[in-house]
Amino acid sequence: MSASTPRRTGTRAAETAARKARLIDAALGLAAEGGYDAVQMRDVAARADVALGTLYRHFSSKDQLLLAALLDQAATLRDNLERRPPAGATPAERVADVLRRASRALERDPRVTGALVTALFVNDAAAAPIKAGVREHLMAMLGTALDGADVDDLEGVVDVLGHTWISTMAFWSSGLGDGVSMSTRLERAAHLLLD
Amino acid sequence: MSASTPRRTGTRAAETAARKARLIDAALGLAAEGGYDAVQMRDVAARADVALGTLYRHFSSKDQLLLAALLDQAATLRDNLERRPPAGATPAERVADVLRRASRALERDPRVTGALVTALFVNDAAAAPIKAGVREHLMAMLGTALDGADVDDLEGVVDVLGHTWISTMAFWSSGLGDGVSMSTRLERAAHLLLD
DNA sequence: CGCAGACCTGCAACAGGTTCTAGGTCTGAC
DNA sequence: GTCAGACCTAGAACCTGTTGCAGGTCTGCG
Repeated sequence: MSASTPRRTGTRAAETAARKARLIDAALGLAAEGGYDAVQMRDVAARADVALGTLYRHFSSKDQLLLAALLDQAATLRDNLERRPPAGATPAERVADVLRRASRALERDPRVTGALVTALFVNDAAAAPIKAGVREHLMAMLGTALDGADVDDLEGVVDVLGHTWISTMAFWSSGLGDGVSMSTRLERAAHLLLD
Repeated sequence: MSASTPRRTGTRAAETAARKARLIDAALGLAAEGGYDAVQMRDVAARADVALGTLYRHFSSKDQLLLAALLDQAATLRDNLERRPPAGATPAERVADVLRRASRALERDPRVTGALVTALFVNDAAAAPIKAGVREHLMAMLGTALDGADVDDLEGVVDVLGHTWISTMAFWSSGLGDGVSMSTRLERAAHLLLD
């Protein structure tokens, strides 16, 4: 993909990529305004100045669209954590730091979080790969924070923490969080597993 | 509600209750055949020999219907556990027993489980009470099994186990279980938290 | 009796996710 | 130059959850 000079940037491929980004932006914008239900495919397409058919060319369903947005966010979060690693002397503290930073981002905008988490739990075989990708990001973040912990079953701890994290998000965004911040709840879990 | 003798059983009230039960049965039957998508409201109504409007009189949405079915199943499971308490000398073993018995029931019919779990994670404020009820059942089962455990934060352990359980079900029914049985995975979690 | 209210049926209609069709433009290969 | 294929638009059409309406039946109460 380099032999023939691809002319200049801003050609076809770049335009399509831009369109795709616009679509995700539009979806996030609508989600911010009214949550999952407000993300209507016709509106997403209109807001991104794209035909409905084109939206479906890029994302095979509403949930795939939201999952793509979620994957983006997870990847961004992971990048941030790599750029500025979690602080804390002990593994438990570093895990708490990761969870605190993540929760802050998520709680900032409950509607968006709710929409994305809803998509994460949708019943659709085609969504499995993206779900796996999201989980992979979360696990990697926890794994980094736990680096050097002296537990027998590191993988098991990451697994349990990951499940607790995800399920906590789901219940929290359903309004079943009992008002407790996600990070508080999750730090307790980390404490139980690591001390 | 007792002054005037209510005539004999089998009157109006009993009929409506029977109709409601038929509706849940129909939903479970369709779910067994094709999962969440196969549970179509018109079909549920037809299979239960009931008008569509009547279905909506009893269950305000498809997800409420499936959640009612889920609540039933959870209550049944809990009853069974009370009738025949979890076996095991240590709390960890009893928890493992609970999870094993529950998982056996769930894995017997993946399509049904998938449909019910999907409903559990749906984005709908009206569903919150039933979700809370389901969680309450799960927590109670774990609490019973953990009776007498000597951990500092019993409530915290139950919370983490509950989240792990629910999230494991969700991923498992999306086909992301990596082929490992749910109970295996969950027993490891219990081990980590209790030993 | 006669009426209100609860519950049921059958069916039309609406809403939003998804699919399909018909037709445009651009790009790279022969 | 021209043909195939990728990608886009506009819009109709379809499917299924959900709502609304116009009646029916039964029950309890005055």
